[in-house]
Amino acid sequence: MGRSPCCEKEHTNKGAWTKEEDERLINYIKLHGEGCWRSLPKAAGLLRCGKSCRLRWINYLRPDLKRGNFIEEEDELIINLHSLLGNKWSLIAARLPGRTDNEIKNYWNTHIKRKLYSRGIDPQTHRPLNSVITSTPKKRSNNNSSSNNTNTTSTAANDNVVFQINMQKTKKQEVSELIVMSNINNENEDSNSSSGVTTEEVYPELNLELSIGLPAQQNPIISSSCIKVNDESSNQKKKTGVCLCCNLGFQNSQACSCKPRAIATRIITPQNNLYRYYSSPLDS
DNA sequence: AAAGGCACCAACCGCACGTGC
DNA sequence: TGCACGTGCGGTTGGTGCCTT
Repeated sequence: MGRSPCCEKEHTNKGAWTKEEDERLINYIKLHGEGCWRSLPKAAGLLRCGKSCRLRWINYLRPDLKRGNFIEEEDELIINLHSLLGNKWSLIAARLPGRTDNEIKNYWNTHIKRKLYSRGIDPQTHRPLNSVITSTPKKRSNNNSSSNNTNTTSTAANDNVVFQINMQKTKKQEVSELIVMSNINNENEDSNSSSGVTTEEVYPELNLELSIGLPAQQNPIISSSCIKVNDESSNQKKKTGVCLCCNLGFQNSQACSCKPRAIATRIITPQNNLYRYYSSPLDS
């Protein structure tokens, strides 16, 4: 049995929103706040489905939205974040205050893609276009035959160890993948002196330039829950798993799985001008 | 001036995830 | 454990305005 539709399609308006509808929605949210989108249209007297109301609010009516053109710094930040996160528009939007995922997605498809092409960079892989053509793909089982993957120039994409983000993965898996990426980088830094192999050599497409637009983290939060995700083997437990989401400034975003409980329960003690973070019982 | 092409962007759609029961 | 529901996300579509011919 399929899911019930989110609304009665026969009795809902579609298409562009009128000024009156906007005002109704704004007034209702001002009075009652966001939430329970399904019941909102009826309560607000709107002939729209809840999803439509949510989208209209988030993408257009929210008061904290920044309108207007993207500036050069935002362009570069989007490009860098996309190289790290792929088409995770909501994650990228979380790093750009006042911008929505939809706005960034549209901007990417209309402006940045072209910009990267003009620079000779493949926007999907962030590698030079000629390397997309010349690189010899390693054979790799392609479990993800999802039609969502619209990348037809897939040679470099298949090679891309880092950003072959399976659309079926859960958010936690994705976050843990990001953390693994982070640790690959850290471990390579540790072992580079002995092996002489750099991260860039092992993962040429790995762009972990984490300095991009990072917020100043005075007390970097080491997420215990992220450590749990990260540490498959017990001997790694002594390693500090730095939550990449927190490092990227996503600690307030949904992507950060360590967000609420970790902050609420963590005990912080200054020691040698450093802070130690203790796992809460919930984390174990 | 009209027609066609193109770019832009708001909105829609389907699916996946998280949560409560 | 499984189901239903609410919500969020990413891909796609369609309307509109501008530009070119």
